Amino acid sequence: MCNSRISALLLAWYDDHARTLPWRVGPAARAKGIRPDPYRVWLSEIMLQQTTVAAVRGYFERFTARWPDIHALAAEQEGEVMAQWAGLGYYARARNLLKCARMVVRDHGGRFPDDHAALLALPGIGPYTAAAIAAIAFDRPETVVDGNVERVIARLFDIHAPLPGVKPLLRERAATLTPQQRPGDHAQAMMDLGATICTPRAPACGICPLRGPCAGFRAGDPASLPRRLPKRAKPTRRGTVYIGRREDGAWLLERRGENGMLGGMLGWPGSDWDDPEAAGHVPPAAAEWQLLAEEVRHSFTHFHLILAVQVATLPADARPTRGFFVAGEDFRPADLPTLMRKAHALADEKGPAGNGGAKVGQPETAGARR
DNA sequence: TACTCGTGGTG
DNA sequence: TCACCAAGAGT
Repeated sequence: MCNSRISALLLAWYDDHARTLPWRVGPAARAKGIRPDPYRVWLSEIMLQQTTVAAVRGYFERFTARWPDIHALAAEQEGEVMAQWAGLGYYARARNLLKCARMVVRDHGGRFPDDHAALLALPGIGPYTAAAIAAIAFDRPETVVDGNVERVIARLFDIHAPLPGVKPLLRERAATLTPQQRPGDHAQAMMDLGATICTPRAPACGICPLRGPCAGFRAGDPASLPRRLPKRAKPTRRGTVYIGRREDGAWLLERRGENGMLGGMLGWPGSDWDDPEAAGHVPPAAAEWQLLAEEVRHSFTHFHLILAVQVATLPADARPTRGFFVAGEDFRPADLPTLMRKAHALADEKGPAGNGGAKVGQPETAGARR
């Protein structure tokens, strides 16, 4: 079967089965000439980097409600953008999002460039996102290759060589499928197929529109593709955070540096996470710190973290060596990344400021909290 | 090139 | 329970 036939099968399937997504102009509307807003396409693609549709949906709705266009976003303060991004992860995306918005306003008159090279020059936009915006928003015949497409192609052509080395070959094969007509719908169809039919664990080959030409299906074990090189085991790191609350209810927080984990986000002052014993750190203010019996457990992409939590009530005249106070009524846990949110939840429940009221030196329960 | 960078769902 | 994985980019 020739590749134009494969694309035709895919587009026919997409016409009937395209998912309704807040940032998407569906195939019927697209056929009437309605084009998606490049701003919304860009925003969705940044949010969707390594992130599921389910996780993105709410964030996308809140962002577009608050910042309906690129000018509104470009004019916003960085701290507000970071707070709205909190919980979505990969926080460099949020910092680059704002940089990109300001660059588009300053250098492109508030309009996204419509070609791959110019898009690639913008912060936070890499090869995938540049191709996706060019294809979806501007109908450029770009080949869009994400994790879904790599999986679909590896199965369709029964390619057994492992990722990541086989990426160039997968891209080459994907390019042979890219049509001159409806390249944006084709790209979205490939990704929808990968997300709903050609799934990682248990692909629904029985209802797949590409079952006929699929070499992987014919070979008998499409679920085993694509192959991957084995990954390194995750180490476990330890650290300590200090959750201090002043007598007037204000919380002691700090803005984390732009480099490193949770860069640019609000968090509780604490130790580095490198040292196995979390030794050699000092509290951010003088007080009677109380070590909670429970710990926070959290898993990142490349390591596990066990976080000890120290809590204290700080005097009204406290002079912390790090961070700043945020008034109780201004503090929103939702502005924190998930790890710091977990630590706050534990302190609020078990610490002196919460109604749990664990006694100093008499931890309530052993064990850890996830 | 290979490593860093979050989070939540899934089997 | 836990490894795997997701519409990757930056360095």
